[in-house]
Amino acid sequence: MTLDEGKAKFIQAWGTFGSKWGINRTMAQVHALLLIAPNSLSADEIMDALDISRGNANMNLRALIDWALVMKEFKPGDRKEYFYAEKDIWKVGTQIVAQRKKRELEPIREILSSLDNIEGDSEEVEVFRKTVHEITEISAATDRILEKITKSDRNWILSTFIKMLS
Amino acid sequence: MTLDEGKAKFIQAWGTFGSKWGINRTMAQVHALLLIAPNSLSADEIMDALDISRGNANMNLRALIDWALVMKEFKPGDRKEYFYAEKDIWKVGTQIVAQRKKRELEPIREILSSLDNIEGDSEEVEVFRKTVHEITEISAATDRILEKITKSDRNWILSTFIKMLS
DNA sequence: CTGAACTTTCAAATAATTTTGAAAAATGTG
DNA sequence: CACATTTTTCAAAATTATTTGAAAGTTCAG
Repeated sequence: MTLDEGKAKFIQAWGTFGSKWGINRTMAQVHALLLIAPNSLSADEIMDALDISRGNANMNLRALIDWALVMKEFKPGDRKEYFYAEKDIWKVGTQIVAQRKKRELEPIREILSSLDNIEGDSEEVEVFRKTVHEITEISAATDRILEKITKSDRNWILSTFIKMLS
Repeated sequence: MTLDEGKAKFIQAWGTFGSKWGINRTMAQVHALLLIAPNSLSADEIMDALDISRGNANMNLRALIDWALVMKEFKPGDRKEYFYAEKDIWKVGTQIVAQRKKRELEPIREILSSLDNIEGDSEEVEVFRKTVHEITEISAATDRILEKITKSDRNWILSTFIKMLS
């Protein structure tokens, strides 16, 4: 397989993968493109490579910067912005996990905790309370474990997981 | 808060949460409805409760059954099907994790492993290879750990996580 | 076997999301 | 400051995903 074929396949796959997990396909493709680029790219180069409009490129680059997965840099004597991705895949992973925990797990925990004052003692109320309570507990446990994972040193995590698996 | 308000809030929240994670909003809402229902519900009751069409209800119920999150039952002397959800939230969680691992993690691992035969030795090829290789390794580790978690006894997992957190 | 009750299917309609592209805003250079 | 370059914005258009509803299919009691 040639490099270009490989790149295309990778970008396509990353886009599909992202869209299955609630991430905009194009955003994931821009990310993929930058992940495998040996140097930073301008908005025009990204538009060209992925065949997308300027507005779309801009929007998704801003989103990636917001997720701290992409940074921008300026080159001396050039007014354009150049973009590059965090290349350390471990960091990429923990960054994504940390952001999604914050953006999607924490809000639902808020809502769940607002559901603990239902009045009544019918079977219906009991089932509701029990379900909400169990989800609350598992969410809290998940939150704590993700917090720990995203905050800890990678060697500690790896060795812990290796121990778990043996 | 009354039970009905709580239910509405829970169903709405579960739907939003699902849609952020690549799951159809209505499917998540049907699931939420069944999670907090004290007894099994017919398609008509679900259509009524969520104000959705018969086709939509049917489609999402089949999908939930496919995910093994919902089961159907027949009541004596009644030709209708009745649906009920797995109520054990731990099981629900591990079931979802296991299914998504299979449906979305494994396919990308397939594609990644098909990308290891890129020819050349330019810097570009090296960056590509390194990135793909790192993602491959982290995917493999994630796969193993999720496999372990979804297959193990919950007490073992809980005690392991408690140890991790202390 | 018949027909009522129920379930499934799927083309068309609707809704939600994403993308475009051109205008406006911002930026940096001389 | 003037102006050329670059970035941002956002309403409209295009695309994608979801939902509807009616027809077809299935099941089962009599």
